[in-house]
Amino acid sequence: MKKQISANAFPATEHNHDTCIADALDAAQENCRQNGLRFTPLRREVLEIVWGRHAPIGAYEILDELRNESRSAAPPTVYRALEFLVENGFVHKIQSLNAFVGCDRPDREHVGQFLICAACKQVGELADTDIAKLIAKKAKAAGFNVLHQTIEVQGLCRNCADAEHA
Amino acid sequence: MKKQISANAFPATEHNHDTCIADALDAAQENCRQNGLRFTPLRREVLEIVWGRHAPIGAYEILDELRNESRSAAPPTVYRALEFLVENGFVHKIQSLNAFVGCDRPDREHVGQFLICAACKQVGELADTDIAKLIAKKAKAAGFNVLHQTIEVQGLCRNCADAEHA
DNA sequence: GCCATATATGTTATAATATTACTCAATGTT
DNA sequence: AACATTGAGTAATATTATAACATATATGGC
Repeated sequence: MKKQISANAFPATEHNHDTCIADALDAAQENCRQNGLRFTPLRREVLEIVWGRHAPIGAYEILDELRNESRSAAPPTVYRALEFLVENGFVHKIQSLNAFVGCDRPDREHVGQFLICAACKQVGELADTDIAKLIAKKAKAAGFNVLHQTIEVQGLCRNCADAEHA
Repeated sequence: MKKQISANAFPATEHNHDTCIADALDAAQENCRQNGLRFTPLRREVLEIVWGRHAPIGAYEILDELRNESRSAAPPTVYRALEFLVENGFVHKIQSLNAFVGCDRPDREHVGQFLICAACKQVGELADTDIAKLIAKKAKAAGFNVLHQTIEVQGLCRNCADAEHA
């Protein structure tokens, strides 16, 4: 049975964190197996660290965690693993934060819109094709041919908005 | 008479570059006067350099140009001027490029969607409220309260797409 | 105009993010 | 087994951005 995608872009408050990491790793492993990609120990460790944070994490924080795991690591160690993970859709880079988050829909071509909570720093992901289509349409009308979209929305998630009014 | 905004997000091919810079500087000066902001020589010079490039320009490239103008300058010189210019809507930061572009609609709250040509590196700006509204609506439906949107679209502008097929 | 204050800029140093170049090891192909 | 390809280790460095503190310049109250 295929894993059900949560409709809630901010699932962190209600899910089992351990199984979510395990699920993401399993899904990545399976996806790599099917596509002939090498899910090496390093790539797995980096993906695990990214999911472990469950919020945007910087490359050098990942580096620190790798070193804590008593692995020899330098910046290229991290950036190369991240390059692989981003290229294959297991991780997204949040451009406005220079940081990385796990993605639980590792299909290569999906559009993603990121909801970045200014208070709790967590990131939710929409995969809304209406938004993607509208942007493509409007860009086309301006004579622009879209290859990729970077959509990052800053604001407050429900929990943090509620907390503010309390 | 108010300056007419071009409907073309990539006006660079058909406009008079000198007057476009002059217009932008005049508009910024006038906007600052009206809002009690200090349009200092440094800020003017940085804005002029940004517009002079008419494509995204990095902070350290601006720094080099400032130094060429025989002005004493260090990174904070540039970053502080950019902070002012971005805060007041005269310049936008393109997050996916760590670079800056001039904005000819210096109203503080406007939404902007950036069309970044992968070939010629120029950036066009849409100010499409339909896109902004749809994103706000979809985010709201996910329980997320939007404060700011970062929309950067990578692709090919008309000229470069035409050139490719030629 | 003069002073007090706030704002802007100069200057030095350093932090944070990312890449290059070169080496060696692992994997997979024939 | 020999070879080619891909991944990882390592050292150095490039690029982007900020902190901290000193000095200068503008602005409003008197």
